[in-house]
Amino acid sequence: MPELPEVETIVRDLRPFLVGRRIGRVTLSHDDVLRGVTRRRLVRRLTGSTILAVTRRAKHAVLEMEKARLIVQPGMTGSLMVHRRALTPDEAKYAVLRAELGRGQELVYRDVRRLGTLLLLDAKAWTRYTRAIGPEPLDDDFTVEQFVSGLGRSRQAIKKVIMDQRHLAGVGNIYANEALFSAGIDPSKPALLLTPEDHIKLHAEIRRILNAAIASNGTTFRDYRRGTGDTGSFQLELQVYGREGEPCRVCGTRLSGTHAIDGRTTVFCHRCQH
DNA sequence: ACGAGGTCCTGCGAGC
DNA sequence: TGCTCGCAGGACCTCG
Repeated sequence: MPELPEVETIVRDLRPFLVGRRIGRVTLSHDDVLRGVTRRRLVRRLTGSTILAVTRRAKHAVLEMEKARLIVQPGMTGSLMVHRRALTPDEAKYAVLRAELGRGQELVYRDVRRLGTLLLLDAKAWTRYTRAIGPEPLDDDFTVEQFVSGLGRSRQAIKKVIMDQRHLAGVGNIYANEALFSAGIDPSKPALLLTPEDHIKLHAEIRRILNAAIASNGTTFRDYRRGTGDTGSFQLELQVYGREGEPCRVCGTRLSGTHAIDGRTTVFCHRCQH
C-alpha cells in the first residue's frame, strides 16, 4: 500500500511526536514481520533508546537512534501512528509493534496482513541497504539523465521497471499507473523503446504526481491512514487507478484493465497512451 | 537474462 | 443468511 507519498506523509506527521522521545516498554505481537533480527534483540535495542530523527527512504519509514535504525516497510496494509490514549480493541487487534513513549503516548505499527517488515540496522548495514535502492525521484538532483540511466536498456515493460525499487525509489502500483497515464505512455511499452520525449515526460510526471499526492497526504484506497490516523485525499484526484471500465477523463474512451504486467492491476487508456 | 508464477498474510466484496 | 472464491497499494523467491 503505502508508496512514497504515503510514507512521506506518515513521517512528517510523526516527526514532531517522536524526535527526542525515549522509548519505554516495547511489545511485538508477531515475529513474522521481522527480517534479520530476533524479537529479543529488537526489543532490547529499542527499549531505552532515544529517537534522534524520523526520515523516509523509498517506501520505508526510518527511526534513527544512537546505535541503530528501525526500518519500517509498511507493505500493503501497514500503518504507523502515535496514539495519545488507550487503543480501542480494533486498534489493538492488529497492532504488531507497540512502543511506549511516556505521557500516555504510544507508537504503534499496525498491519492487518503483516506483509510489511521491520528491520533493525546498524550504520554499516544501513549504508549497504540504502545503496541497493534506486535514486529518490523527488531529490533536487534527480535529473532526466539519471532517470534514463536507471531504466537501463531493459526490454521489460516500463511500468514494471519504474516500480522496481533498484531502479527508482518509492513508486508503487498506483503512482506508476497514474504517471504513465499523464505521460501518455503505454504501461506495457518496453523500457528500451521509450523515446527521449517519453523520458522527459515520464520523469516530469512521476515528480509532479508524487508531489501532488504528498500535498493531498497520500491516497486512501482502503487501509492507508496518515500518522494522525486520518485518511489521505489523493484518491479524489486519481485519473486511472481504480477506474477500469470508466471513461477516460481526457478523451472519454473506456479505460482498459489488465494484470499482464507483473501480475499487478494495470489501468490505462489505449487511446491516450502509446 | 527474463518472464511467469507462487509465497508470505488477512479481510472484504461479489456471486452463488 | 452463509459459504467459497478472487483480489488487494509490496517484495522476494524459484522455476523453466
